Formats: sequence, C-alpha cells, structure tokens
Amino acid sequence: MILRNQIEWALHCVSLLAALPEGKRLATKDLAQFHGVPKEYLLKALQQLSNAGLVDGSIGKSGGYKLAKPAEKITFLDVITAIEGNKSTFNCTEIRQNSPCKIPKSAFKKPCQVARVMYRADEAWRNVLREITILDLVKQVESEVPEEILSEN
Amino acid sequence: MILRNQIEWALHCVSLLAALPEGKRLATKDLAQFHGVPKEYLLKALQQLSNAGLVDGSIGKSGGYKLAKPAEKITFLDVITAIEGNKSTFNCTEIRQNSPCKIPKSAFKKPCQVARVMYRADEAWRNVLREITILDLVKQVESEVPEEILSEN
DNA sequence: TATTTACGGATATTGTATATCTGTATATAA
DNA sequence: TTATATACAGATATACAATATCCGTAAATA
Repeated sequence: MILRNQIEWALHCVSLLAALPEGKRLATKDLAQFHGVPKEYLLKALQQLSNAGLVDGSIGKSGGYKLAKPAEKITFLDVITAIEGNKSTFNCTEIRQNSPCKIPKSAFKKPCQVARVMYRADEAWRNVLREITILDLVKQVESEVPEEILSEN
Repeated sequence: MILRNQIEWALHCVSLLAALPEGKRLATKDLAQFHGVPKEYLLKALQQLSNAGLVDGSIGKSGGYKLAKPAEKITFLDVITAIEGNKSTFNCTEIRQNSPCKIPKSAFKKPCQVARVMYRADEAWRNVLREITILDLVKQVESEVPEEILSEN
C-alpha cells in the first residue's frame, strides 16, 4: 500500500527544477546531494521522469535536468505514474472464480464487485492528485519560506 | 502502492460471512478451500479482523467465524485498516531537512507541502471506502447472481 | 475423551524495493 | 583537440517486507 521512496524524491526534485532560472539545469549529483539521497538510484527515478516527458535530461559537461514543460502543466499524478506506472492499489486475483459452486462463466464478465469499489476509491485518490500541479506546490512552498532564504543564490 | 493479497481475501470472506444464516459459523479451513487460498495465512488475516472486532472467532469443534456486528456497520475501510493498519500511501522521510541551505528549524514545524497533498489524496481514498459497507457489497452481488445459484445450499 | 478448531509465536520462502556497479555515448569547457 | 562531466542502459547485489508454513497450546463440542 505504500509508495516508493522515489516518489518523494521525484516530487521534491521536480519542485526544485520548477524554481530554477530559465535555461539552467541541475545535475543528478547536485539533486542527490541537496536531498541527501543516493545518486545512482535517484538517477533511475529521473530517467523515468524523462521517459514520461516531464523533465529533459542533457548529457555532457554542465548537463543535467530541467523541466520539459511548464510547472503548471505537470501534476502530482503525472510524476507518480511516471515512477509507479498506473497500477491500482488493489490487485484483484479473481478469487471468486475459485469457488467450488458451479457458477456459469457468464457471471464473471463484469469485474468483481469488491474490485469495483476499490477502483472507485483509487479514482478518487487520482482525482485529487490530478488537480494539483507542481506550480501550485512551488507557490505554496514559497509562501511559507522566509524571504531571506529565497534571496540567497 | 499495492495492497496485500490478504485484503482481497478478507473482503471476500467477510462478504461470505455476511450472507451466512443467523448463528452459523464458517471455519478457516472452509473459507480457505472456498477461495482457493492458503489456510494458515488466511487465518492470520482473520485473526486481525477478529482483533479489530469485525468478526468473532470461536474455538473448538464446530467453531469458526461469524460477523461480530451487522454487515451494515462494517465498512470497506474497517476491513482494510484491520489488515494494513492505517498507514498512509505516502511515507514522508522529510528529505527537505537534508538541504544544505541553513533553513531554521521553525520552517519545518508544518508538515511538508508534498506530504500534505499526498495525505489529502489518501483522505479522499478513505472517504470512498468509509462510505461502502459490507451490506452494500452483499446486496450488489446478490442482485447480479442468477436466482438458481442463490437457492442452492 | 477424542477431535476440531482458533490462537500465538517462530521460521522459512519469495518477491520487490533499494542500492550499487560497470560500461558507453555525448556534449561542453579548457 | 582533449579531458572531463554528465546522462543513459543494463547487470548485479543487498535489504526488507509480503507470503507462506510449521509447531505447540488452549478451548470447546460432539
């Protein structure tokens, strides 16, 4: 039921990239150091964000990552599905079909009622995360951080 | 991000118990056989439901499980938290505090913005599951199963 | 009294998340 | 032109949690 750590890392990294001056990039090394997480493994997460078209990675000296599109076009759900795929929290293995009762196959055409309820809950979860963009996040964070911190470079 | 298999088993078992005639019980052995799942491991799940006060286990010959309260008083969320605990899907490790920037501790009093959004999504997920009772489930299932199956005993 | 059951604890097994390592291609700075 | 820093891909190792089994005990009933 618990999301990967990479989700936390990815969201914080994307949030940092969103605050970056136009044209600038941040290398994995720096992102890892900043957040105190393992560089190689963070790289895997960033690559998945890259494959999903959320960030743009550039090879070579002074390379690194920047957002691939405006922060208001990237939602929490985008980041999460880039890392986790769009698996459901509920994995229906159709145990209802194991019943010894001779139930006609036709009764199993519709998805299991249990699963349907769970999927509905998942959808509610996604709906919240689809509404929140990285820009929302950055604005919120900035509104709470003291002035003098932000002005430092 | 994925719930345990035991959740599926538990929900189906509780649903069966809800359809049981007054006073009757079902043994773990039978529940396991019916669903084609390992008896010993299913027992663990049932015990957690028992500890949570959702089902009532009785030791000894012709013992087994029955619901501990009416099916309309048991929600999906009850069953899930009995098995999983009430962990969040998001595990905030406060990586924001690892930043080399000299940010005053006071800035960390409020929970991380990222976490707050994730918790909000979790809450939406729970809200759906809190609304659906086992009685709802049973009624829905019965409305779809052909008559002749139900009449068999 | 024998048997069936839940129960609790310990242990094994498997799978997945986490992390690291190695090598390659590529762009930039010097 | 060269050295360096970087992303990228794949293979492998490690740690931990989910899954599953096993055993001994207590209790209830047929």
